[in-house]
Amino acid sequence: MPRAKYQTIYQDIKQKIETGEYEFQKLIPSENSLVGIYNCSRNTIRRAIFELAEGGYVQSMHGVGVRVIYQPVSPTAFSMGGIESFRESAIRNHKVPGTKVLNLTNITVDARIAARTGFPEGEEVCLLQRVRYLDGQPLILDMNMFLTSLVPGLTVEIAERSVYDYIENDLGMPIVTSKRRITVERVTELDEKWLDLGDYNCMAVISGKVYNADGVMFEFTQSRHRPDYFSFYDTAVRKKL
Amino acid sequence: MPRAKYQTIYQDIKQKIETGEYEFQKLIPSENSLVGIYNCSRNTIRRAIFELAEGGYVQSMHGVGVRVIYQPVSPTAFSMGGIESFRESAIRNHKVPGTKVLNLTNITVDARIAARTGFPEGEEVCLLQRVRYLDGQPLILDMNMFLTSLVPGLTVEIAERSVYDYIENDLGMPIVTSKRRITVERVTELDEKWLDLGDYNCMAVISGKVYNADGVMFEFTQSRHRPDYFSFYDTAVRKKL
DNA sequence: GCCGATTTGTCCGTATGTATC
DNA sequence: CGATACATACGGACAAATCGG
Repeated sequence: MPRAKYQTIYQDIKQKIETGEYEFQKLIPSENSLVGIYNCSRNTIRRAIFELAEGGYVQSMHGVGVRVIYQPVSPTAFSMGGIESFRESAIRNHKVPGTKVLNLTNITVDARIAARTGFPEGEEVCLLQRVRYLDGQPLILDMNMFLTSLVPGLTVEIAERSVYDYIENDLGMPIVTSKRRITVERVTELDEKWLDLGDYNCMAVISGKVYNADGVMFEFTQSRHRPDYFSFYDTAVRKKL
Repeated sequence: MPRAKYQTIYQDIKQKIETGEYEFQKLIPSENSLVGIYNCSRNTIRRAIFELAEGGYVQSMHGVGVRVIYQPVSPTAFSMGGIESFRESAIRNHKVPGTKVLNLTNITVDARIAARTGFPEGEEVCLLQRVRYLDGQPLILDMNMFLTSLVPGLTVEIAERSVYDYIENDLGMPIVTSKRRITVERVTELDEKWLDLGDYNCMAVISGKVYNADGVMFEFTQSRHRPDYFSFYDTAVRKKL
């Protein structure tokens, strides 16, 4: 439940768009009208509209109005966007998630790992490897490394549920920024061992570094997706320089 | 040259971060100090900081300050992010771009194309197919479809340079929003015919719909990238609900 | 543990500029 | 030209989080 006023307005307008009350390609009420509707200042309205534009819901047009550009996406495949846990994504895509933990051990970062992940050499990290199932099919091979000092007490039970739940709710450490990179890599023996790959010789790979509110990178993650079940959405707004 | 004050401040701070004047993991001056430095209101400073946070340069911490979290990326492969033309990306990645136009014809949208692109059936579109070279190697197969009514007068010469330059500068139509989807697909005969693929049997595919300032989709685009030269960056900030 | 200083987060009201129609 | 609508900017107020004494 958002307590900031602009969040409430954002949610309300977003819902009106998703239910079709504000129609695709039509204009929503002008900022000044919305000021009256929500009984707030224009700055607050603008903040809400700005976030809607970022999410690909609307587009502001100088001197004209704010147009709805949202259309529901066809849920053909599993899709990822924003910072979401596997469980959150699965539920949003109406799939039944499953998880098998392959490995959960503490290791010390050596030079090779440090170069690949960005963790400082000598740090203690917890290595977690999991196979992810959607509707019973093994589709994703997940590798996570957590800084043991910031994420202590990981167990197989937590890893089978949602590590993010544990970090945010139980440890009370807010997750803030995440830098991700999407690449396509050759399949490895591990991929072939655990996933049903058919004759694909490539995997879609999302590598990410996750930072907490202190700006400390506490997680490195790599998700290897079977190509035909991988789909990543992104809405970009061109900056005027 | 940005003319808005917050843009100038954004550029200035960004440059100070990139050159290391504002160090990685350290705090930048407080908002109130920056108000003095740039002789402006706090809202203007906050706007600039907000954009820096979106770009993955800084992270605001309530009650503490604003921390620099930017580290230069290793330019190992061709990378994409935001809305950029091929030329812009190539130059940013210090590669020499090249283009060969395979096809430039006007077609009418039939049912099959309409379903795949989202263009209305019966519309006139201009179909453009190009091979993209980086430092002489054929790596990307591009397919674009432009609404003829909004993007008239395309020629092979323009297609060999930058179509976006033509649209924005010559036609004066600002490009605003772009919705993209990244998938991994099997190689096609066309891929094999025009690109050096080795034994890869998959391609990284970026499909996108581009909207102008009127909220009209005027372009559908599909870029097929050779896997080992594909890399997509994204910085996400987790929203607090 | 409390208090006060500092810093960011939210919100308001107003003024002015610019683009569209 | 005038009316409307979004864009930028200012200045002020208070809340919430953090940190040091």
